[in-house]
Amino acid sequence: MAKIKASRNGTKKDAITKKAAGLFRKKGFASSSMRELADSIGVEASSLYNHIGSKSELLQSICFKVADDFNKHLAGVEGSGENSISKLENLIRFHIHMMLDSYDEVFVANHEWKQLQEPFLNDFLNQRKLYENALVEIVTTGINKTEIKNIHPYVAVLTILSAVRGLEFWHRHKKNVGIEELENDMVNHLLKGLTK
Amino acid sequence: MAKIKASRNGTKKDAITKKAAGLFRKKGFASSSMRELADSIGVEASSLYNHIGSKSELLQSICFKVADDFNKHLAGVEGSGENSISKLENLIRFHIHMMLDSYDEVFVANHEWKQLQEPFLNDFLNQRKLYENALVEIVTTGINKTEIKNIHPYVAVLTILSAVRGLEFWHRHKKNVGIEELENDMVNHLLKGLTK
DNA sequence: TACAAAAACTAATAAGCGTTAGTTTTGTGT
DNA sequence: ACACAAAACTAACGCTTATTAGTTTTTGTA
Repeated sequence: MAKIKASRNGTKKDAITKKAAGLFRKKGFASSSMRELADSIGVEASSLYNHIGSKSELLQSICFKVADDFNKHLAGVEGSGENSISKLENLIRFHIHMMLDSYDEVFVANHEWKQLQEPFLNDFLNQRKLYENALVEIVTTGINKTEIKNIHPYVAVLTILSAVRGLEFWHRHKKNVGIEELENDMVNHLLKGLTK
Repeated sequence: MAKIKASRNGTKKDAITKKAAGLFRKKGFASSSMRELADSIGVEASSLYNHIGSKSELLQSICFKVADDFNKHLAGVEGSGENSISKLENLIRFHIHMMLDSYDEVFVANHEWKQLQEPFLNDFLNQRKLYENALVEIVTTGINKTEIKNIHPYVAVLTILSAVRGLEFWHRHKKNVGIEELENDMVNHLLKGLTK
């Protein structure tokens, strides 16, 4: 009779959710079964239901926790008096850190949000839209202040957000490049380009 | 008794695979059922098996067709005598066009390859690795020839490939920006950066 | 018009799914 | 040591899944 172990500052529900993030990342939400999740914890599937409400709820917890983290950071950046390039740099670096610190959760939020049920799906997409819009606003302001070259703001935001998402692939290659070099190179590439 | 309609230059299998790509993109491979696919064609699920081998086979067809298209284009670029920046520009523009022309298929290849079964999974990942390596080689050569600034080549390749993948989100916003403007802005951003 | 092949159908199978009910074990505070 | 609550267990439910077998309908050709 194995037991679910909660880490120091978390509930058992948190421990389950953490494991779920890892499983959902590896196999995808729909291809992950509750029996598999339970196995990875060392317990029977039905035992999980003493701590969680449903499989869907696990996905919701993961996605909205990630969204919250990004939204809170964004609010801080918006409140700062930095110029637009600095704000973008700040945001890019935060994305990189989130991806490296909370790999499983960010990955799942990025890839499995489609499997959210209504009304959560709508809520999530809405939050993402607002986040994108805030970044577009920063770029637009930068263009007006001639800090940023004339480019379609949404294209720039799309490029930045997508590039940063690509760090998902990084875990395979971590050995070759240090985090700081990675971070600086990517920031430099996205802000100043490749050409000399 | 409905019938499966093959388009002019394709088999019925092709018609099914095309529909499958659309369905897999919308709902994910694992969350798509053969009954659903059959419904969208207007036929019973079991009838599909007169034309295809299995659900997995559909995914394989989609993923490897996309991989082939990219590999063939890459071979052409490698054989050309262009400098490295032009090669990269050529590749970026091809990725953009593929994403816009074969949206469903490229999306599925990008998102659902994890659901491939062995040995196809290994094969697919191997091909992608080779593709990445070829791009790294182009960037490295560019750096040596001082056409490209000093940057970790893999970071640059990762940034480019990820940015281009982000065009998946484009279909939602097509109305606001023309394809050419999008293409030019993204190429410009990735090669020359944002700052003035 | 008749015959054969292609392609649709109905029906069923076995396996796996999330989840629930009911029971037993474990841990905690007195 | 006893009682109570938390959390594990076993067993089962109803449902969906991909796929197969066997049959009927449609289509193309002689």
